[in-house]
Amino acid sequence: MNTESWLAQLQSTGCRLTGARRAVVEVMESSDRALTPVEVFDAARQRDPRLGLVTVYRTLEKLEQLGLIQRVHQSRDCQAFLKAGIGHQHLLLCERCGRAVLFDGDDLEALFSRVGEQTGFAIKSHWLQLYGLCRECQTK
Amino acid sequence: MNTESWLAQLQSTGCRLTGARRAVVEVMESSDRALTPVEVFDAARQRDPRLGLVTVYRTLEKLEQLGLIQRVHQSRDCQAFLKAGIGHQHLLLCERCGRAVLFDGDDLEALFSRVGEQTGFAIKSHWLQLYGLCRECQTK
DNA sequence: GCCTTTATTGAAAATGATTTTCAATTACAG
DNA sequence: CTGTAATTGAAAATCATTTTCAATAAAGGC
Repeated sequence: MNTESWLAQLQSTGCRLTGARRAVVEVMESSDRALTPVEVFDAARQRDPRLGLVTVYRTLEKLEQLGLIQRVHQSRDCQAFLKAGIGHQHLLLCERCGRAVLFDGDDLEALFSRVGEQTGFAIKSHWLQLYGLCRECQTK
Repeated sequence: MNTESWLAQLQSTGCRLTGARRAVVEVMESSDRALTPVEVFDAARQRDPRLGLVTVYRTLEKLEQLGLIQRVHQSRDCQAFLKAGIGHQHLLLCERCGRAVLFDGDDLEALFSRVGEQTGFAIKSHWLQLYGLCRECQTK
């Protein structure tokens, strides 16, 4: 049970072990699908019926800070828009000034077919963004 | 003025040309940064002060359908969580059943350095996700 | 140009997700 | 066991997005 190791990590950063945290950790640690806070809430409440949604938010935040869970991108969530380029291109964004530059990702095809073979998935689409500092912002 | 071409594309799909749409198109077409709906609203209102936020949402939706604008991922937005893997890994998600599989992206380093050289950016981080159908879901 | 039709609009209300507030509870150090 | 500070859930507040609806205005036919 990896759950214990997650709880130990929480504890080692000064957190107390509570039933609520245990329930959220058990749900996240055992899921192989991305879950929204409400989905976590519904699942975790079967273990601890007194659990509140607010605690789910707070616990997910802690688990993310510890690197035990990660955010998953689902296109409809993203509410920032930029003009599109010609053809399929990817984005490179400056973390400081927000400038966006497009680049092509021709060399990704090899990666996709390798991953497809290794996993048995039929790969349909992808999402790639790079983040960094543009030339101007590097010198400031 | 590429704006006219965007407006022509809107019109060719049966849309009427209005001041509100013109204002939103001008803002989006001329920005090299990703903008949230409220940011678009603030900027476009300087051209058409009667513009409503609802119309911004509706126009962005149309522009996205036409492929004239694209969504930009900013990590804070994403509200679906998954347990993290060991080390830096990337995600492959089944579009049908939601299953998530991790894969390593060792071969991405070459791409990053090429893009860094071409653009002058110092690349700090990246976000890559693949989407497809897992073996089971392909046969259903 | 002038109707007429119908898409489009903005305001307001409704919805939904997330955050804040706060008093009661509870983990755990001593 | 006890004291105390972290944690909790409920309720309220906030914020983003969607829906509703009556008024407006674009564009096609005359």
